[in-house]
Amino acid sequence: MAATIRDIAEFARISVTTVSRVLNDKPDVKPETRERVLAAIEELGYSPNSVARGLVLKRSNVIGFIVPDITNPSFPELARGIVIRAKHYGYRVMFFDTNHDSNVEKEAIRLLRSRQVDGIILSFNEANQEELEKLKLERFPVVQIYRKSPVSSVTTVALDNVKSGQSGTAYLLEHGHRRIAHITTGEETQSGKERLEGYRKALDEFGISYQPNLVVVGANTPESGLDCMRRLLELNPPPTAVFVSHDRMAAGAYEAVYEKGLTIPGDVSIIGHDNIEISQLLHPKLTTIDTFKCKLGQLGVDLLIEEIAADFPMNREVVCETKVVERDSVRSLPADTADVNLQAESEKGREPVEIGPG
Amino acid sequence: MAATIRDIAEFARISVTTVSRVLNDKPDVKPETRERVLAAIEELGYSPNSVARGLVLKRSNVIGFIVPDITNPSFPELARGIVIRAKHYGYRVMFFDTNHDSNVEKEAIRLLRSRQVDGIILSFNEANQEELEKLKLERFPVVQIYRKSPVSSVTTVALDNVKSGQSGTAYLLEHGHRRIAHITTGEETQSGKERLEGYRKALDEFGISYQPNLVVVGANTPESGLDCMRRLLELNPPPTAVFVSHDRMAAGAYEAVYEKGLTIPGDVSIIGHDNIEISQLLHPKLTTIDTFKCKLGQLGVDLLIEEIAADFPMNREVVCETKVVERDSVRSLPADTADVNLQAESEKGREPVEIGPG
DNA sequence: TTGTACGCGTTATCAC
DNA sequence: GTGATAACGCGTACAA
Repeated sequence: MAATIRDIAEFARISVTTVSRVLNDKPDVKPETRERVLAAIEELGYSPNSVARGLVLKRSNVIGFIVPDITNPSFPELARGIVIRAKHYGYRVMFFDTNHDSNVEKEAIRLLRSRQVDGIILSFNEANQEELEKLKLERFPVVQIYRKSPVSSVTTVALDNVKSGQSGTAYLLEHGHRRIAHITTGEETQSGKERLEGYRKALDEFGISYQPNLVVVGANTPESGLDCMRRLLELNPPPTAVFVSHDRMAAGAYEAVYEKGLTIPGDVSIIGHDNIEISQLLHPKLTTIDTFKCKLGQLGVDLLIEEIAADFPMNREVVCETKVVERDSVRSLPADTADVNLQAESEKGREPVEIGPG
Repeated sequence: MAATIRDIAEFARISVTTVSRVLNDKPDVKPETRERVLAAIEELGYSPNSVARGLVLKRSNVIGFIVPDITNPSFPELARGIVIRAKHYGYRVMFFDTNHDSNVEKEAIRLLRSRQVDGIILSFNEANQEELEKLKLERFPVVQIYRKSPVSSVTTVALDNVKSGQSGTAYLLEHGHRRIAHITTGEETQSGKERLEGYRKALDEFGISYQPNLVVVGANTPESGLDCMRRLLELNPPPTAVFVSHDRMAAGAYEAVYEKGLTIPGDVSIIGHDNIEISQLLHPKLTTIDTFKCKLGQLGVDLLIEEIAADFPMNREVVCETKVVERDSVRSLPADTADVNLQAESEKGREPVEIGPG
């Protein structure tokens, strides 16, 4: 049986109140008695029961964290950031992995709330945004992380996916590519949708007309990436470069290139998105876009803490920048095309010019 | 303010005792009043406070899970298994990522215990085994997962790494390889040490003498794998096959092979260990050994639940089998050598025969 | 500077 | 069948 505050009090021949005082570093306690209490604590190996404490304080110092898929390499990094930052604030993390099951998501919220967590960081897809609205209605502190919701307005920390998709595509354009394809998770996922939008924006900015047949839609798995890339390589002519919306798909895309006996970046350049570990392990190393997931997690906690303190939904929306990580999967196209590119770069406000593919 | 059991009692014009009864599906409550209580619960959106419940029951229905590195792809799968299984038993999971810092590990234990978790699943390295002993001494339910401790005897669920290393090496031997190198994390890590032992055992069984220069020690990172493989390729003659103790290192090893303009498995065959996602994304797909991490996690929870029920340390040790996953990174050596191999296979109890390298 | 007494939300005991 | 009431371990007015 673990020692309680009362045991300490008896052992130190003092009242529980005083023990509580030294426990919480409150003033008005004689150094001498403090010493005696500390000694008793040491002696009995006492550790305060934070459950009981939570009951009276109405604050558990625990936050919930719900992810749709912890085996997706982006989430562990998010988790790490969250755990680190939470600890910094004196918070612990209760963790749920829902495997994309929205019923499990609902269940997780219920369990978390009955465990009196002080707030929840989660990453829900659109299907379950109504749950967020409910929480918001009840003034329960939530922050949506990594995925921005188009319909809900709870506090969110997410990527600027449009800008990110734009910069990824621009990177290819700046390397002289003009026939640029896009492999995407499509309209189904918020990130895919937005990165696609960025892709189109970049083309537009460089005066390249959008060609629907250069955009193939799949799911965020290597298998799907393989499939999508196969389709692109059957095009005549095939694209000289591909912007892939997620690194896992890019990994599959590599396979399709090898399958055809082609090389990267010799025959086709590829840029990915997310900078997960595999991107450095592919051969050649994948040029991709870093999303600073660990920082994102930390930011999420910062916002949640604010949310908890504020005591009412702040509906903040923090958007994070991303950054191209140059590696070996993109090559510069020959000078003649590159010249056009340099020109384009210097004419930021120019009229759109039809350069056309090829 | 969330409704309490007392609010329900008042609303349903009944005592808290009765409300508690229907909440816990106890008998002795008239169907009619049960209905009324249920209605009140629905009406007020009541959800029981499991913290308060835990206080009186002395049971939180929460287990702790401490990992050294959640960004190591093995752990998310472990985590998934644990969360799934814990839920099955009505348990929640409180999560800590320590980033290999043993002080953080100690801290995590302290925090978890003060949060009154019912038990802890953790993966500590040898440096911190004394913490486990302490917990055991206090009869606190713990199970060590994924890493077996040579010094401690708390309940453990781990891999049979010796056997696994043996089968990985045997796989190469059975494919006709005789000059087989080993890249390992070395004596520092339990898994590395044991897999190395298995490597030696397999060689022994096939009557091949152990050559220290064919074993290179590194750390479980792609960079280190690259470095180790470089050293092996400088050997004269180089090995025809390499058993790499961890897939991440194998990924780095690939790089070293490509660097030299060699091919896998044409010039050198590679077999990894762990079957993490990258193994399927490498080119060619890496033949490796699956460790069934998700199941391991589930098993860990099963054991912890037993441990909690038993109320005293059971010191069980569950060892899990692994399985070779055949993919494309190992080739069979030409017939003349293969014959020796087949012969070796059929003579299980034969005398060791010096075949020698090359 | 220290101690008493109450309340946090729940379950268990025992009486009705 | 149902209802008071005492715990559980802690923090905190308020009194001393």
